[in-house]
Amino acid sequence: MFIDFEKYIKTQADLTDQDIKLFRDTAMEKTLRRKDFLLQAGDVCRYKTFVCKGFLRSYRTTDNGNEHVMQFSPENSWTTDPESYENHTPSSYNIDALEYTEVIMWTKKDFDYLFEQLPSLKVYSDRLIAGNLARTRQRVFSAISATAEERYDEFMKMYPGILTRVPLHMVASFLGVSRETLSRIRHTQVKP
Amino acid sequence: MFIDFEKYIKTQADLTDQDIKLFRDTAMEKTLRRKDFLLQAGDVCRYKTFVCKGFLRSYRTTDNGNEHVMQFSPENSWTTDPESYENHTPSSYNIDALEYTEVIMWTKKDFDYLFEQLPSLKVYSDRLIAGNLARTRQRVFSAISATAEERYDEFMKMYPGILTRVPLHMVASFLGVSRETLSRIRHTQVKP
DNA sequence: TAAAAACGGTGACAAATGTCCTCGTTTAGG
DNA sequence: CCTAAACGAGGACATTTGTCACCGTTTTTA
Repeated sequence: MFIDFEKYIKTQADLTDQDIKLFRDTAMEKTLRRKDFLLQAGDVCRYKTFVCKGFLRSYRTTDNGNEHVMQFSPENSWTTDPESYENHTPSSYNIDALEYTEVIMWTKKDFDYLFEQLPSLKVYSDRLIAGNLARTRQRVFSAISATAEERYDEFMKMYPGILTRVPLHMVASFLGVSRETLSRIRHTQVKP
Repeated sequence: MFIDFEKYIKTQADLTDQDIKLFRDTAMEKTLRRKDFLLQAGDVCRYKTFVCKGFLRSYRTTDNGNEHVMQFSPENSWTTDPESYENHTPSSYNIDALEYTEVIMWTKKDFDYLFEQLPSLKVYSDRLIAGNLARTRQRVFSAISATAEERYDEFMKMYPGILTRVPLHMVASFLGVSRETLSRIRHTQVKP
C-alpha cells in the first residue's frame, strides 16, 4: 500500500530514500469497504489522507437532509477537510468510500514535522493548495455564470472517467442540479 | 498610504521596524479613480496588492459579455489573481475600482524575497490562503445547495456593509442571479 | 449645472429546473 | 444465486428564475 504512495510522491517532490523513510515511519494505513466512512460530520478531521487505491467522496448535508458532493478523490489524490484539520474544529463534511479503498493517513503533528524536515514537501503542498484554490474558484465561476448543461460539459472535460465510476445522481449533486435535470441534459445530448 | 499598510500588517504578523522597512523599500504605491483598472483580462497579474483605502472588484466576463463578480476587496484586504501571479499566465480576471482607491503593490520577485527574509510573513500568508480557500469552498456549497434567497441572506451576514457600497446588480452578479431576481427577493423581505 | 448614464423596481411572459411519481433494469450483498 | 436496494429514465406539473420592456429617480460627468 505504501509503495503506491512512494511511487507517486517521488514524481511530485524531490525526495531521497531517507526522506521516504520519514513518511513511512509516521504513515497509518487503512482500508475501507464501500460505504465506510473516513470522516463523519461533527468529528474533527485529524488526518491528511492519500488515496492509494479506490475512490472517496466528500459531501455535506443540508438541514433538510440533502447530500451535496464537494469532491471526488480517486487513487493518487489527497483528501482532508482543511478547515477542520488546521483548526481542530468539528467538520461539516462526510467522507466515505464509493468502492473498496486503501488510504494512508498522517496526523497534523506528524505531517507538520515532515514539513519541517522536508522543505520540498512544503513547496509541493503549497502547489497542491494553489491548484485546489484555482479549481474551486473556477467552480464558483461556473456556478454563477454557466447553465447546467455547460457545467456538465465542463465537468466531463475536467474529470473524464469519473462518470463511469460514480452514479449519476452524485454527479448531479456535485453540479448542483437535480438527478432528473442531469438525466434530461444527457438525453438531449445523445441525439446529435 | 504606506502607513495604512504598516498599521494593518503589524496586527497580523510579528514584525520589527526593520522588517517593515523591507516592505517599504519594495512597495509601489498607486491610486485609482473610479472605473480605473488594476488588472485587465489577458494581461499577466504581476503584483500582490493591498488595498489601503477604497474598494476594488474582481470579475470575469463570459463569451456573451456578462460580468460575474468573483470578489469584493475593501480597504485592509488583499487582491490578486493567484493563478496568473504564480504562473505568469494571462489572467481571466478584471480588477477595477468602484470608488477612489489607494493601493500598495509588490512584484512576485520582491514578495518572494520578503517571504525568504520574514518567516512570519509566510505563516501569515498561508493563513490568508487557507481562509480564502475555506470561504471559496463555502461559496461553492451555497451555490450548489441553497436557494437564491438563502445565498443572499448568507451574503448579508458574511459581508454586512458591502451592500451599502456597491450597486445591487453587482451583488446579484456575485450571487449568480439576475438583477431582477435579487430585486424581488429583497422586496418580499421588507414586508415582515 | 445640464445631459447622460446608472440605478432600482416591476409587470408580462418564456425558459429552466425542481418535485413527485411510476416503471423497468442493474447491482450489491447476504 | 436470489432478493432488496439502487439506479436511470421519463411524464406531468409546479416553482423558480431569466429575459425583455418600461419607468422614475439618483448619480455621474462633461
